[in-house]
Amino acid sequence: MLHLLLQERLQSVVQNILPDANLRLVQVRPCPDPKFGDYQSIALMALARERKRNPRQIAEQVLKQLDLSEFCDKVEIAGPGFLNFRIKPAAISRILQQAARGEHQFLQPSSAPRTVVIDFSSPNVAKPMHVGHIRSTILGDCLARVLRLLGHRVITDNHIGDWGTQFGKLLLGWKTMRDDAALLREPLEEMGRIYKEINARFEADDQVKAQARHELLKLQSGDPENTRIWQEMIRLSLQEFDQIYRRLAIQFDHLLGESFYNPQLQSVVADLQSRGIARESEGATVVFFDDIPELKEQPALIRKSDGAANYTTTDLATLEYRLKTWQPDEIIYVTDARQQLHFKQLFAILERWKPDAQVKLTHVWFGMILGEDGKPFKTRTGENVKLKDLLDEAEQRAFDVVTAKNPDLPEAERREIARVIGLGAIKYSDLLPNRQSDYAFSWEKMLALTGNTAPYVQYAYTRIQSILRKAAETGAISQAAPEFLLNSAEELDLAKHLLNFGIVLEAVADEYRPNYLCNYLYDLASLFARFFEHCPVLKSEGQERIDRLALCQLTGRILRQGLNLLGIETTEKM
RNA sequence: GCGCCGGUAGCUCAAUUGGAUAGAGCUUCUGACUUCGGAUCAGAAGGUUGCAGGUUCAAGUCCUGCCCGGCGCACCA
Repeated sequence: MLHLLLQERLQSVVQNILPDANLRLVQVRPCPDPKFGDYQSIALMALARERKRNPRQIAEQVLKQLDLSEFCDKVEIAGPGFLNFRIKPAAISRILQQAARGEHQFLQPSSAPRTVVIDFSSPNVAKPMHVGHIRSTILGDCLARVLRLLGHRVITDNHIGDWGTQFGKLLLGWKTMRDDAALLREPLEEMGRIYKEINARFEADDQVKAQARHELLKLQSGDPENTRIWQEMIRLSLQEFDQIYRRLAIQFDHLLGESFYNPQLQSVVADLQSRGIARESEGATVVFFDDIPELKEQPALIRKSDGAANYTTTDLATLEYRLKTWQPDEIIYVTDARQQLHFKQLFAILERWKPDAQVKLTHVWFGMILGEDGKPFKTRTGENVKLKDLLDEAEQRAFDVVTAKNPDLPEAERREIARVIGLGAIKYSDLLPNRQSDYAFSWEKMLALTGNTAPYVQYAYTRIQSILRKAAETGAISQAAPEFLLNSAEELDLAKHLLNFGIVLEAVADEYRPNYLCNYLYDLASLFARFFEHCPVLKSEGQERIDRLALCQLTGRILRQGLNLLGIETTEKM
């Protein structure tokens, strides 16, 4: 797109002048204030600093060789050495015309597609999904969608927690305190109850502890009955997870839980030992990082003193499998902030274990959910809010609003609209904040339907659809090609913002931050609302009407595409 | 004790990683059209970016010290 073109030209000139310059620095981005221009480059100041030269001098030198006359009005040097670009209206029209012909959607797929594995959601078997799972699930899904649209090969993998010491307790509880009727009604609720009760007794009673350990051992050594029960717990859990995923329209390419890697664990440990990366310490097998200051006092256990493997071991086996199976360029883990140390250790171990692996490992972490009192979030009764309850509540609240605004629509249609609005509100409110901030849970915030929210963006879309419907009904749709003369300020602003769709998606992908996309869409919807107030579409005539209708169409298309990347649907009416 | 985050408008949060006058939403106040859909638009008010130093053309962002809050630090995942 345009910014890439500018960037390319600029880079080639910079390379002429400073042959060994770091061209990655030479980037073009939208101006913070339109009065400076449409795009700016700030890299020259960084380059000048590196070389201890005057940035304005470099800028002048660059400017002399830079010919952008086909799509830019004059380029200006401003302040300490900004290059400000002002795009010619004719160039903007040209790009809009291409988009209207379906040649692009203001983005350019990557010229170097990469294979990226994304590990996200990963709920634990036998526990209901709660609000704590929503961020990983929605964030991971959004990143997958954006990377795919940018042309990368994305592999999503749900690494569910289907193994571990908790199954000793669960098996014991299943055998001694199971309520079959409840299990039939709400399997995860019942398993959650079993776990909580047995856990309380486990803590208090050494005999229960011994029994649980015995059940776990039997499972680990392949006891047929315990294996059957374990599989049943997984089956019931997946059934309920699937319902949630279906509602959220989230799909995984693979579902390889922790148990899948069981057979590899022993050889992972043995391999690390034989290479001298891990050694015995206090009865356990441990990796020390004496040469990494940050991890100096933070050794990683890969085998407990009782001989069992743990989280790190499983993750190493998982890593090995993924490298071998998919040869990814990057693996992204989407988890909460508390696991930062774990992943630092994991990545450090891999560097020693497979020094030749050309893979980028990224921990995309996010803040925790807090209650309104600032403490870790729980309901009044000390429970987590169930994800299902949150989704139900969102749809119900949306339904009440839809019914108030459109009492005449048939109920089924109102339900469907409420579904799209309610779920959209939740996803948007989760993706809007910077992911690294902690997150104060509030029904009001998650379910808000006005302001910077999904319904605001969806509303702009329905207004566009309404115009397009009317235009079709009244025969106002013309076969003539739009010219995009963009005579009013509102049209021009809207058009310019459309051009930046691709630049924003690149930023989302580079920094794993969907909030940029939320804000872009909010601005787009907002610019459309202003256009809508000031520029009559159907009441205009001739070329102006053709242009404005086409602008509506393009805006609608980008709103829909953008929301789709956030995992949010659109609706024709609301 | 060590480490990792965070502290920005009354409230909830942004700020494209060092760029130009720190921006939104909510709340409050004022205003708009019998509408191409008011879940809207126009405007106002609201700030010593926790405190104190430092680095430079430029600091919410980097460095140092301190004050608050959260999280993590050997056999949970």
